[in-house]
Amino acid sequence: MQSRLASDRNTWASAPEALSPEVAVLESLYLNLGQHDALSDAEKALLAGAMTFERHFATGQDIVASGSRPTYSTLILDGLAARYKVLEDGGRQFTSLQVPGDFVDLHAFLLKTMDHGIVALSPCHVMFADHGRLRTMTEQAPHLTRLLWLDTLVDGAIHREWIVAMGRRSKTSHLAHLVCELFVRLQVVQRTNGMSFHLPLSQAEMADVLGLSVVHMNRVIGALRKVGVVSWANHTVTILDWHRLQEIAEFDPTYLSMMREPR
Amino acid sequence: MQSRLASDRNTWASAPEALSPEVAVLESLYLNLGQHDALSDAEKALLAGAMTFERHFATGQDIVASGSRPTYSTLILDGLAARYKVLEDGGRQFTSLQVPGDFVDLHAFLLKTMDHGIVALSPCHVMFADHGRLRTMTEQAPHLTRLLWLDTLVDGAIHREWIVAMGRRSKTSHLAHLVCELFVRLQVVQRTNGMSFHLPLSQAEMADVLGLSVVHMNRVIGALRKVGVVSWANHTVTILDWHRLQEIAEFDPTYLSMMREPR
DNA sequence: CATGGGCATTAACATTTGTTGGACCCGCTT
DNA sequence: AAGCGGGTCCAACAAATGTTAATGCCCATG
Repeated sequence: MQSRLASDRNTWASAPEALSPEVAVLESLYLNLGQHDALSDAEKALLAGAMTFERHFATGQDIVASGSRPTYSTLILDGLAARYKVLEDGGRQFTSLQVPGDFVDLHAFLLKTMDHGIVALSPCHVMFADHGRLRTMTEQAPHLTRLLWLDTLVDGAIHREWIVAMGRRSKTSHLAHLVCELFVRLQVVQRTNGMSFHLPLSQAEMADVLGLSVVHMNRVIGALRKVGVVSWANHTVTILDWHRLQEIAEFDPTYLSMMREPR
Repeated sequence: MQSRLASDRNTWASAPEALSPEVAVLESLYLNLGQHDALSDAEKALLAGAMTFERHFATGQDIVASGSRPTYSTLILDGLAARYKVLEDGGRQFTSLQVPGDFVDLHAFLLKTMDHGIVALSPCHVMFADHGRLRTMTEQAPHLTRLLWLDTLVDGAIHREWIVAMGRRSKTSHLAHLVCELFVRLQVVQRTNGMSFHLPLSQAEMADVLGLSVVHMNRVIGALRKVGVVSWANHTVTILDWHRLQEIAEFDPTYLSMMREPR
């Protein structure tokens, strides 16, 4: 039971069942954080209390600029976004994909300076969490703080999995792994449709995920199609053979920490 | 000013100048955490209070096993270690290198299950921090908690830089970047000697860092030597031309968050 | 309806990276 | 001294990946 509540700031804290309607937009966040450990209504209210205004971003727009020092962290309510770095030769590398319920830059709360940019890969509906209020949260809600910390740790675990994929998997296996990961992550926040999900990236953008040329990205997608484990058209990915896809990817979801247990 | 101290548990809290002698082994940790923000003596004492026993590991020994659920996190007092994953075909990929002052598995405090192993790359002297005491710390020392959280965030920032290097840098640039990063990180914990540092990895192990074959790893090291920016022999790397090395690597240390500021 | 741009796809060719096999060196053991 | 094992380094060839250029499709727009 969480006792340290900033109830003076959050009128909902004492009556969680009366969560105001606009808070429903945070459902994805609750699903995301709640997958790892129980999330009390009081904690949900605290999270809601840290939120400030919403905003929409168009596809291709920068949500956070590299080099900036944001005073808030950005939660994706809907849409797909990505962290990226650009090199001097113009090459771009995505370092993560962010789905609804993800904070795209929670790390900026403590890292302070953004060393990379964040771009909307589809129309994005986001909401900003004020760093001052997050700080208060760390002073008064230790369990919730641990859950937010955990959220950034899962980020790190995903990064490690990407490093392994880039370093030691075949490109086909890498892509298969990414499809598995995205499917599972989207499923948690209820953005899958049967065995399908919407993936708005062009092949050029996918190439910036896997670190390939566009031409080779096309080859690799073709290879995965040819094996018959996925269909991929109109920005919709459908997994035709989950078992075999997982085999090709050597996908083990342990790193996503989807087990609900005390943290 | 930090007020929530577990002074009942840590007798040093009220007399920080009387830190017991064996605590000097934690100097690297203090240097590491203290580079990001001021670390009070009381906080140092709290950290010391979370520590339990020490242990030595021989080169090649597993410090933490993949799949395990440790109840403590491991701090490197001396030596070099690495996180790694092994694929079915036997391929190994290191996902990070850990230097003195690093917690190799602080993330296990909340992630619970290790999804990768940690191996000693040189004789390692380590010390274990009890998860129960870390948890207490999160309840009572918010600022210190944020610093530990920050430590894992820097981990993540390093991961992202590795992803960029693997995806979009030439192999020579990737290696140059790694040398820059290691030099800077080792300098923080005073493990450099002028422009040199000790790097006990064989070329086969380096290949598992960059995700290359041993033969190509040898070529890439040769290339960097040929340009004349580093000398590399007897497990000692000497940077001959820092400026040019940094240029080749496009190295920007921002991601290491070495600026001391309120967190 | 014509047109131009973005995207997916393919072919041909260039470059990078992996594989195999072996030479050489060094420290250690027998 | 001989032999062994690990490590570095190199050559020759094979495979993966990048580059350049071209084609066709779809769709928004004039």
